[in-house]
Amino acid sequence: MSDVPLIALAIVSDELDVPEQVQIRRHKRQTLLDRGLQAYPVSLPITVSIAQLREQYGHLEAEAETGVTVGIAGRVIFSRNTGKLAFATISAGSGETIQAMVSLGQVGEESLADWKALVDLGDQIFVQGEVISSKRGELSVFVDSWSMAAKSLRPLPVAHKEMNEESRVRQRYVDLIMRPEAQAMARTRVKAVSALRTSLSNRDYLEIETPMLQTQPGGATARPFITHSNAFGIDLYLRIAPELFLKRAVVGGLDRVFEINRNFRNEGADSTHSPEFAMLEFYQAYADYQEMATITRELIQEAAQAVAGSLTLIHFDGSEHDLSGVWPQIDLYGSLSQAIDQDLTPETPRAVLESLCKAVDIKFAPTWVNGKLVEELFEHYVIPTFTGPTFVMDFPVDTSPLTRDHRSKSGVVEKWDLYVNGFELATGYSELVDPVIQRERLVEQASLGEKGDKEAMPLDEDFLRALEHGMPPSGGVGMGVDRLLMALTGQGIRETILFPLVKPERDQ
RNA sequence: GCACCGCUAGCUCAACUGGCAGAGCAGCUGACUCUUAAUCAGCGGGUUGGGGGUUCAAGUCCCUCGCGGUGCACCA
Repeated sequence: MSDVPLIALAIVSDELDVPEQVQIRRHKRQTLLDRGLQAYPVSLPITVSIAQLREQYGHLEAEAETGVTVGIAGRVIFSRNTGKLAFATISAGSGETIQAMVSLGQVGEESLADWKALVDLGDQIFVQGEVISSKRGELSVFVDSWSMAAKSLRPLPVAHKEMNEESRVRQRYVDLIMRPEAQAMARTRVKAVSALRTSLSNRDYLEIETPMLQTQPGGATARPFITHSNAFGIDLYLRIAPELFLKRAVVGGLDRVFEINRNFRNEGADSTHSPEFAMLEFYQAYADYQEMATITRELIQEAAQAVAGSLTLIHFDGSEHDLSGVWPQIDLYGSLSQAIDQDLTPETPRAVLESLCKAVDIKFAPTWVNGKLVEELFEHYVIPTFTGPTFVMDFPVDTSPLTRDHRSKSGVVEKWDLYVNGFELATGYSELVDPVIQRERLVEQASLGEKGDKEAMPLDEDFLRALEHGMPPSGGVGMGVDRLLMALTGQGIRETILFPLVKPERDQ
């Protein structure tokens, strides 16, 4: 050690707080470089993917030889050796694997020794050799030569124990390596989102993009994230919904528009909520909420078909969920009245609502409007009774400021919520297009904001000006894309999002 | 935001009322030419989430901060 250069000493002291296994792997990397070999080559003579190999030679008899030489690359996920013959399971990541067999007779003493000394679990490796089947019938590449494709400096977790949820989410790359289901979710999500786009496109909808940075948040009741524009010298808001811009587009004659994009709401996270979440909103001129309910059901059914090939979904936990047919619609006030065996209407006095809430321990704030109390009661009494997908129809007017009054029932608006698996998957409306009434509602909301309701909408004069140009009668729907994935797979929202927001780790 | 529970080796987890910090996998050394979580022999690996306190003695008790989980609240 006395003639070790200063730089090497510096590295050694720098490694004092590095785990032993990482130090060892760093030294293996350095050994490769010292030998004039590459630890991270720029390209490799790959001839075929592991999936193609499986496809083509998957049914070889045990001990079969093909005489075909291939070059493949993948990650070593399992390795074992018997002295003069080494085996490694190489994974393409998406679940396909192939076995590499490195034998003394084929590669020679030095190459075999290097393999055993320098190849670790988790390394990306390239092997070239004949496609054969082992004595046990395992499809294998009988290696002529091998080289490092990318040296991994960190050990993989134990393959046969579940990583804890926090590690899976924080280090999704490891989760994707270890669990084919993690990759399957990413692929399922693409299929579902792609199905939504196709279904809407087939119905002559245009996909448009509206601002994520807004000078005032609107289109939903939620607290926004605030950011700042240096150039404009003003605060901007990350959008909480695209609604007000999509409606401007409809005013302008884009009769059928949709957007699939992220919304941001400055609120807590749990198994069904993420501060940033993907949302589909679509608007159709000359449609009402009933037509939108039909389209929404069809979109979900077409997405299920694209993802699962069936309208009967098998969830992650093995349970079956039938999405076929036409889904029931229940009336909010009617079903709640039935559930509590007492007639409830939009005219029911506040004192009655409050005592009903108190009776079942629903906490409420004095600032809450009557309709909100009714919705709370509904969630408590009726939602748990749902068995399949269910549309809840006709909500209180005071909780839906952007929705048109019901055409025949007083005190309620033409709004539905679609519940699947106990959570709200989508919501649809006959949109309020009367600019005078809209202004009254928004002024009322803005005054709530002045009274301290941080979720109330500020007055958007430009939106009102747009409506004053005449918006055709329209239906609108908002659907949580992450929640659609939850409904299709039975997984929690953080599993459907590849990289959900997590608080930073300390001491990093 | 509030309450409760948790944080120990690279990973998954043990460690009684405070009394020498351990196992499996992974790693290292050696053996083994058809293995499938290979096997056999041996060995190393820890600031017990951070900081402070009580105590002869703290993974364990107290305070505090961080992160996570669950429930509540808010929301889709």
